[in-house]
Amino acid sequence: MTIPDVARHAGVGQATAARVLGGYGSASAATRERVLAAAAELGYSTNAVARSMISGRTDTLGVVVADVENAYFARAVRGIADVAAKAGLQAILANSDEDSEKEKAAVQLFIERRVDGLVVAPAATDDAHLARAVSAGIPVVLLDRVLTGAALDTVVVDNRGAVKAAVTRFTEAGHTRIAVITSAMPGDDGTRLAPGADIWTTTERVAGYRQALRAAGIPRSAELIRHTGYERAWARSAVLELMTSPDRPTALFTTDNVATLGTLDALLDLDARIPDDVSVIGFDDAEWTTLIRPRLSVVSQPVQELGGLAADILVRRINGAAARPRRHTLNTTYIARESTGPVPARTRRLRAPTGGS
Amino acid sequence: MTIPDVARHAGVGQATAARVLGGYGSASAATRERVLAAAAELGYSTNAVARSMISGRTDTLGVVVADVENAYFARAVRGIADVAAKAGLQAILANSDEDSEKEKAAVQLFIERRVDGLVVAPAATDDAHLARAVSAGIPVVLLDRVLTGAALDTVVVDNRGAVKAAVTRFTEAGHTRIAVITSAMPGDDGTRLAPGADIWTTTERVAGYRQALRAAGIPRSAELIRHTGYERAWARSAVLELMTSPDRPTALFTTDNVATLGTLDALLDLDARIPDDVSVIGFDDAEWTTLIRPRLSVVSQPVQELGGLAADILVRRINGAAARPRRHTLNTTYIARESTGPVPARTRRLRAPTGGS
DNA sequence: GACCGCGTTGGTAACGTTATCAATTCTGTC
DNA sequence: GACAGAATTGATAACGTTACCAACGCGGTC
Repeated sequence: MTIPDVARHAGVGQATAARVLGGYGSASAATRERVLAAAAELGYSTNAVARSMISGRTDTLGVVVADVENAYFARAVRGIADVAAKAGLQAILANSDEDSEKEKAAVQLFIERRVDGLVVAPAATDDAHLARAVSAGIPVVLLDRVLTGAALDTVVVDNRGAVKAAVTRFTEAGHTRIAVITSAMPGDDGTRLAPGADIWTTTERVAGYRQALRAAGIPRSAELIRHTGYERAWARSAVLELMTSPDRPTALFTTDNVATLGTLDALLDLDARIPDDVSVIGFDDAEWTTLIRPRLSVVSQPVQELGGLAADILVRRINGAAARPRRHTLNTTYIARESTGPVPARTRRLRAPTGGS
Repeated sequence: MTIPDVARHAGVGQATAARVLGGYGSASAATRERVLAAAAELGYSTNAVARSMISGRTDTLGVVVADVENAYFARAVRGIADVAAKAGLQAILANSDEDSEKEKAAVQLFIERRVDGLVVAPAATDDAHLARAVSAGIPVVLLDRVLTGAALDTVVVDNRGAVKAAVTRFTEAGHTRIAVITSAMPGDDGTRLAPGADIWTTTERVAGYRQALRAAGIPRSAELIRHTGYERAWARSAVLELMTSPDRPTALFTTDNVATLGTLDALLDLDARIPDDVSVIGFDDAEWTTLIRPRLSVVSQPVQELGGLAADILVRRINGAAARPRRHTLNTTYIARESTGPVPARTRRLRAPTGGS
């Protein structure tokens, strides 16, 4: 069923039917009604593809995140989709799994699809693929992560400052053996960052941690920084190892949800008491953080707003806003709960870890 | 940059350039190279909109779920997106928030966009909008919920059987006061199902609960069935009320993640001991169920597989499979952990609930 | 009564690709 | 060297919409 069909059935010209059905131009009330009736009778539905063909707009947004299954990205996607929907746009989703090749392929596909805008949480460290999108007239907004050197709108959180402030709470409580557990891809030795996997977020958070230590005059110790990779079990074994080492930490900072989960798994396995044996602070609040005892203290980020803002900027750009791209930094909140405490008076012996996961 | 541009620049005819760039028909190695070089030089990228225009395929799948932020749907969406990507399709996302009007609007939009297939977790109880999609040549697969009367492929889990089996564990342990907490929309009195909000999943799960009770010869009691609505806080207050009532239940079954969260909130507030004061079983395993003590026993569903299967069926249908639509029922697994126990010898007095959430 | 202006109408040309089909060139064989 | 058959090539017609522009009718004005 096409416009010519409807026009014929309504006894009007194609152009007239097109105007009524497309909601543009003028038409008398009588013809409008006749066309609408004919359309209803024939079960006509606009072909958005043909419309996009000539209008140049597809009313879609491309969204590239690491993994929707991750609660963080799920919330961000929800924020994007809500704002987009309000502007009449729909979101097309792609998961990169932190693989820059997958990300590039997805972006290329989005360019070919002629999406009106692109939200990307970049895993890649270069921006050639994004520059291509921009030069194809597709505005791009970076989410969650800065890409140094790229002149793109970016929506992030003050990771460094947030972590510095949180870790400073540890140092002020007297802690000196403070470890960080992060989920960046592990390198060959299992603790270093793999080449090309230096996600901005992680780098910043670790930098914040270092700043806090420096400010407190605590010497840095490489073994207290654990890059475990994106699996809960890996974070668990890293913490298991860390907590059974001779000079174990008295405070743990986890930089993301996966790392937090694995860390708590390990502490539970070791029967470590929080905060009596170790204090813990996590990054990003999750639905279960108030469900465990003690409740977990966390750095909370406005994730949905982050996504919403990204979509909002995109909508503005699509509508022609030509301001210079800039970085938008949203504030985090430290939520003090029950997982932090003073340095333990003496090091209690922990239960030997069992093998299972 | 269009095919004519590339053709001109390469010194070949449009059709030849089109064949090379579109990857169909034949072309000599020499011309292929020349065209590809010209395309690269001009920065040509296929216009998928124009391609869809004539091919009739958009290589997209429409996905309508209640809320991606909900871990259940996030996992399902991930499953769909993965299988779709493998078949060269991308997923367009829409959240219905269990609002049938939103769902219908999204489906209409998807029809206009000419998506190649549609995955819907229906909130609506009629299927007129879905029938419209089907008659427009778009195959539809129902996810998570059956729509009685609709001749559509459906991918679900044996909710009734799973709940019956789980609740039977309660009855076999001697429990007779067993409550169900569900997230269906509350009616006027706060406990009844609102008209039009009878989500199949909920209905089935409650039916499974009833069957288990009947099989055990336990008389049904309306006050033990709580429909709380889609907010954690509502489930919490329902359980607070339930557990402070004179003849409180000794076992709780929660039918979804939100209800489980709210239920545990309430039990924690009341300082109720699990399973000494109450036994608890939840539906759908979440990442935190092994993080709480006692660990939560749950009915686990293969959510990602559910989504993957839905996408798989769709891909098959898109490629012309014409089999009669049927229902695919996947198996659940009961994971026994530590939140269930025998009926308490005596009813311990619980702490009075505080006001806060 | 002729003329102007405005709301309405319809024909037709885009948009950028794939599909069709005829024309051309190449390859191998007798 | 001629010929059949296959491979390659290019002109042109779709696809279904919106954009453009000319033509029409109607009321009001001089």
